[in-house]
This record gives sequence, structure tokens and C-alpha cells, in this order.
Amino acid sequence: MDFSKKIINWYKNNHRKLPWRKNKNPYYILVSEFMLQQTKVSQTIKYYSDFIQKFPNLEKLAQAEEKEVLKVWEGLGYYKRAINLHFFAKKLREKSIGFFPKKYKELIKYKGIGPYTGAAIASICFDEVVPAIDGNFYRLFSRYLGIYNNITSILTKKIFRTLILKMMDKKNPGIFNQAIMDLGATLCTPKKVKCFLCPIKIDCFSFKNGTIYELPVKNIIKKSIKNRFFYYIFISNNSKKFFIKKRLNKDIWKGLYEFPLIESKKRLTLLEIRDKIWKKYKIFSENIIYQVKHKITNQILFIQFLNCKMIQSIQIKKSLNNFFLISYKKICNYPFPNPIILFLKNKKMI
DNA sequence: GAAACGTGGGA
DNA sequence: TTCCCACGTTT
Repeated sequence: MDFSKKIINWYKNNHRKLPWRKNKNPYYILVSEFMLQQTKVSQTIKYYSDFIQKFPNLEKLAQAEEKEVLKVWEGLGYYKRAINLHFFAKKLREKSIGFFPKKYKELIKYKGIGPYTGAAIASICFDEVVPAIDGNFYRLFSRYLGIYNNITSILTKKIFRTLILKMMDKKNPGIFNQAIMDLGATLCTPKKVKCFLCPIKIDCFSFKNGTIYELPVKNIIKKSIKNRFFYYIFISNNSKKFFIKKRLNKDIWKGLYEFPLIESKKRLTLLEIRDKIWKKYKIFSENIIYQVKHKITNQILFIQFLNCKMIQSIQIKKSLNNFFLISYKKICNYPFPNPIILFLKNKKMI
């Protein structure tokens, strides 16, 4: 039995039962594949059903506002994915209702659909013979074939693509792709491999040589970590409203909402914070009422929240003219970054 | 080609 | 606690 036959047989009996695998509806695969970019299956499952319930099809997604889409995405990270997915739905509706690109080469023209996602959709939904090469593929094939090239280099990626294309099952490319992913996710894992259950171990280079953990090879470039100090001002009044605005800069959390902010490269004393808040917003702030350390790849955010009583005056309105007031009841309509969610939970507002 | 973009889990 | 790793696309 050849490689792809063994893989497909194994898949028939051992595949994971995932919510988006109930049929080949391209919209379901599209949503799941966007969520799965840089995200584990277990985390995706928590969001997928809510997303489909809220936006059951492309048309409903296209009609939605961006902040509704981001609200369902809240906490999942890489928020640009949600914006790109929404943009994709709107773009398709411009062409004609019901249209969905079916070819790999068409799919990867859209923002947010790269070689992996394009191939996953084209193969699973439309039976195109293209490998959906994700981290599982690099791990599994480098071990199986004994490839010691650095998998982060462009040349290696091309080599993998060529080799895998030859080994693919030409009749069931979608099943083949999903089978490799499942095998990589459940048996041929980064740690604690389960070779004893593997259907292809007898031909596996690394299994035969007892060198499973040598592969895959990747060059890890250690990057310096940037510290950032965020001071959020929670300006609330008696009628249970507070100021927020949307983050627009080319920075983290684009599209999410936040309170008025003072950012600094260094830690500030309470006096310095109050001074900066006064200079920027013409507001007297009070105390630090919550703090949280938030880590992102290559960044550590030291976030403190200050409270502040709202006094009606023309000066305040001017200095906060980019901000708008929302009531506590409307919190559920706006997407916020995780640290702000933590703050709102801590203050029992959600 | 390198850096940016988030979160969760395990050692 | 802290560190390290896993996970695709864009610019």
C-alpha cells in the first residue's frame, strides 16, 4: 500500500470530528480556516459555532458591521483576520450573490488568504490537487523523509511543496490534506509523539533512526522584547457612561475600542501620569484602580487604569473630541482588547 | 527576507 | 513565576 492510501485509510478511522467538517460548505471551511490561522483547534472550537450562529452565511456576514464581526472575534487574537474575512464577504457580494472563487489561484488573490488557506479551501471544498501546507506538514514530512533543511527558508518551502504534491492522493486531495493535519496534530506532534499508533512508521526516516525530535529544523531568531506602558483613563459619569474610541493606527488591536490613553516607553509615577493626562486631556485623574501585565510576542504591555470623575465643560469636550460616550448597557456591542475585558470584568460591568 | 501581529499551554 | 513554543499572512 502506498503512502497516500495508508494516510487516507488511517483518516477514515481516526479523524477528528470537528464542527466545520460536517459538510463541504465553502463558507464553513472559509470561516474555520481563517480562525485556524496561528490558532489551535481547541481555541477555534470555542469561537466557531458562535460565529456561524451570528453570521450563518456569506450574505449575512457581508451585511454585518465591522464591530459586530470583531465582537465575535474578541479574545481570539490577530484581529486583522476578522477584518479580512469580513472584507472578503463584502467583496464577493459586489460580484454577485452566491459567487465563491473555486480555484487556488483565485482564492489567494484575496487579503487574508495565503498559500495554506487557499489550498485548504480549494482542496477540501472543490477537490483541487494542491497541498495545504501548515506546520503539521513541515513536521510530519521532515521527519518522514528525513529533511534537515531549515523549514523557515523560502527554498525549503518550495522543495516541500514539490515533494508533497507528488505524494498527494490525486482523487481525494481534501481528505489527504486533512489526514496529514490530523496525523500531525494527534500522533506526529512536536512533543510526546505516538509513533506506536502511526500508520506510516515503517517507512519513516526519523522513526527508523530514532531521531524524531531532531526534526523539523528551524532557525529561531531571538528578538528583543519591547516594554510599553499604557495608562488608560476610565472617565465615567453618574449616568453610567464612559468614553471610548476605535484604535486605528498601524499597531496592535486595530479595529478594537479603548479608553483615552497615555502611552509611555518608561514606567511613570502617579504624579507624572496625572500630569500627562492633564496636559493631553485637561482632566484631573484620581487613582490607579486596576492593573494588568499583558504579553504579546516581542512586547510586554504594563497597563494601569485610572479613574476620573466626569465634569461637564467645554474644555473636556474639546480634548476628547475623538472619543464618544457609551453606556454600560452597550458594552456588549463593542469589541475590546483582552486587558480591557479583564478590567470591565473586575469592575463588574460585564 | 525579516518583522509584526495575540493567545494559550506546558515545562 | 517565568520562559518557551505553537500557529499563517502581510508588508
